[in-house]
Formats: sequence, structure tokens, C-alpha cells
Amino acid sequence: MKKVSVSIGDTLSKQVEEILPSREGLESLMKKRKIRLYLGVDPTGVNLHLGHAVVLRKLRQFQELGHEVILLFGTFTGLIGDPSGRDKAREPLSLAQIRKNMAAYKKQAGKILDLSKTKVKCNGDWLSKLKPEEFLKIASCFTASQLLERDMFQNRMKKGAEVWVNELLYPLLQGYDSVAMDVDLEVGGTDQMFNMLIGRRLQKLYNDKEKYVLTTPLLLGLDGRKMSKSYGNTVNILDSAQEMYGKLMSLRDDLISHYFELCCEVSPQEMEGLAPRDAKERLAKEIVTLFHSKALAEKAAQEFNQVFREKKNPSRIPEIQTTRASLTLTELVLEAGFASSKSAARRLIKQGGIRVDKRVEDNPNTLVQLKKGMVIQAGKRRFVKVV
RNA sequence: GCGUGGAUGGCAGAGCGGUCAAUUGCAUGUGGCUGUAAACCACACGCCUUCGGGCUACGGGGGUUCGAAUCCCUCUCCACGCACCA
Repeated sequence: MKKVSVSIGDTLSKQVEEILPSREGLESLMKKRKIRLYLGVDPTGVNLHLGHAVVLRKLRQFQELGHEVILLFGTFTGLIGDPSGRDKAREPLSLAQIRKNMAAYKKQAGKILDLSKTKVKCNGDWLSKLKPEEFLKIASCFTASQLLERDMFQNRMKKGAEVWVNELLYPLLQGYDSVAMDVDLEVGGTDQMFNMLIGRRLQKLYNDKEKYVLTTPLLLGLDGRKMSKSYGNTVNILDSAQEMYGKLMSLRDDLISHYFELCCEVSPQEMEGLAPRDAKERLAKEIVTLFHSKALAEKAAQEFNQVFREKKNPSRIPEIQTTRASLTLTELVLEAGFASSKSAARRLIKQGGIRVDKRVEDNPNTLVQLKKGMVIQAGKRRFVKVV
């Protein structure tokens, strides 16, 4: 990722929800010396999305200012298998899997961070060596009610749902990371606030050091719900320029400024007076440029307009091959991967969702003579070409 | 350990002997209106079908009945209450 120029002021204010115990304290420390900060992540297989990017970009800014950034993988958590959300019964990961996930994570994070300047660590290195007596010592730094005060636990108990002891104790282990690495600052999303504060307390008791905590706001998904893979409302870091652009154009209007603030460096004032669609176009180009390039962003915009404004075919269409010269429309739709079953394919066709060479075909039993270059379309945005 | 209540489609959650492929909400898909925005409207949303219908499904297994998601037995799992915590 290209160099970004930053100031301490921006770094400590933009895309920042809160700095504890105080912004001023952190600022003066940063002016005094190089600080050590970290972000902790779980080595579960993840596709990083724009939400993750908010934190990573924050780290990058610290890097640009010359501070030491550590990327910490929670290999310990991964090996044991964090049981929170018991119905999901998270499987403990194998060592090989963890390695693979870490590599994948690094690759994606490398789109934002300068990996040559990033230290990578694993908390399994120290947590797995932690003796019971040491662990109890850590535990004695907190009272049960301190650990139980979190909203999620309170809510669960109110509802009569269970709170597992290991869930209660996990923050302690995570907090101990701060001590083990002797850091000055931890960065994370607001959802990590509690855990980060545990680390702050431990760092004070163990190393008599002020560990600062910086939280970044959580980015909402394209539809305004929590950004999550299961909602299908994410923009992934590894998305192609085209995909990224298209997704961003489907962003809900009322989230435009939210995205401007959290995902790029353009000041929201620049957007004032722009029509929502145009603001979004600007936003999409800006973000695509960040992860790809200016040229690709322009190209994506052109392509987008071609397909959705002018209703032309995209310039690149996935291709399918069939051995048969003719088949029913239902079979064709199935071959194209537009439907998961014949019933679904028929449904799609009957509802007028299928076009063959731009003409709507609504009879599932039509025999289609395949021709080279024939384009099948489902809905507005799924295309396939016969070769 | 004892007792009580549960297990239904992607999720939530009705149904409690036939009219149930299963009400409803959310999510999703297609069409309409648009700016691939939102909101809104319409339709669809198990699988197969020669579009008549057929098949498989309400935690697993067994039974009662002409007929079961619905009743009985049993197994598995879950929640809650009590007991244990000397």
C-alpha cells in the first residue's frame, strides 16, 4: 500500500471513538518517544473487510509516524477454542490451520500495513507457558463483579442464559498480552473495549506503566446492519476493483458520510452539496483507489455505468462450456450456476428474471440452441457467456 | 441426582389428530418504481414434474389410528427449578 502522510492530530482524532485514559496523555507520550502498540486478532479464517480496515489503517498511521506496531495473533485462543456463543461450538483449530489463517491474514493486512515494519507475535508463545499460580495471580487483580459487569453478561443473566467461567476468564489472558509485550497502547474496535481495559489494569499492576487504549468506531454494513459475512453486507479487502465499486454504489444513502469518515481520508465537507449518487461515486472511487489504484477505480466506474446505466453487457463475463448443442432453458440456467435446483431455476425463469442475449425468456421448457458468445443474464447483475 | 418444560423450514416463532409443504415476522430472490440507495408495491421462497400431480420433510427410533408436526413409548440433546457444594 502506498505511503500516506499523517499528523499526530489526525491520527488521534479521525476514526477514533475514544482514547483512554486521555488523548492528551497519549499525545505527549508520542511526542516524547517512539511507542509500542498492538492490535490483537484471532487466527480464525477471516476475510478482512472494510470494518477491519478501519483499525488497520489506524495502525498504519502510527507506523507512518515512526512507532512500533505489533500484530498479535491469538494463537492461544485459537488452540483452546473460544467457547463464547455455545451453540456455535467453535472447533479448536489445528496448528496447521492456524498457520494457514495467519498467513492469509497477513496477506490481507499487508494491503494496508507496511509489513516490513510490523512485528508479528503469537500469544500462545507466552500464554501456553503460564503456570496456574501465575494465572491465579492475574485473576486476583479483579473481582468477580468487575468481570461480570459487561453488558453482554448482564443481559444474558437477566435472560437466564448461561455465562461460562472460561468466558469470564478469557479477558484476563488476553489482558496479559499487554504485560508480556510491555506495550504502551492497544488499538481495537469499540467491541474490544472491555478486554483492552483489562490489559490496561494489568500493565499498570505488573509493569507500573500506563497502557493507553484507543478504540475505533465500528463500521456498519452496506445495509446499515452490523457488518457481517452472514448478512452479505461486507466489502472485502480482497474484492476486485469492480466488485468493490459495485458494492459501494449499493450503499444506503444515509451511510455515505459514515463511510466517508471511516474508510477514506476525504473530509466530509467536500461532499456537501453533492447529490447522494455522486457522493457515492466519489466515495467508491476513493476507496477503490485505496485498495487498488486510481486507474482501476476509473475503469470500475466506467464499467459500472456501462452495465447499470446503459444496460449493456459487462466487458468481462464469466464463461461456461457445455458439451451439448441445445438444452432447455431450465438446464441452461442451472448450468450457468444461477440457481441451486431445477425448481429454483424454473421459478427464476417464470418470474422473468432470465434474459438470453438481452431478451426476456420466461418459458422454462424452451429449447435453447447454444451459440458461441451467447449471453445469459439473471437479474440485473449476473451474467454468463457461452463458449 | 430429582422435577418441569422444550426440540418445527436460513433465523425467530405459530400450529397440538385430517382443510399442513406447514400461519406470521425477519432474511433472501425476481419483477415494478429508481440512482444496482432507501422506502414502497407485486410475486416467489423443500425437491422432482409431461404442470395433472408425485416425493421427502416438523430432533432419532418405535407404536396407536383409515389418517400424526400434532397422541403414546423410548433414545439423544437443550433450557429452567430444586438438591449437592461440610
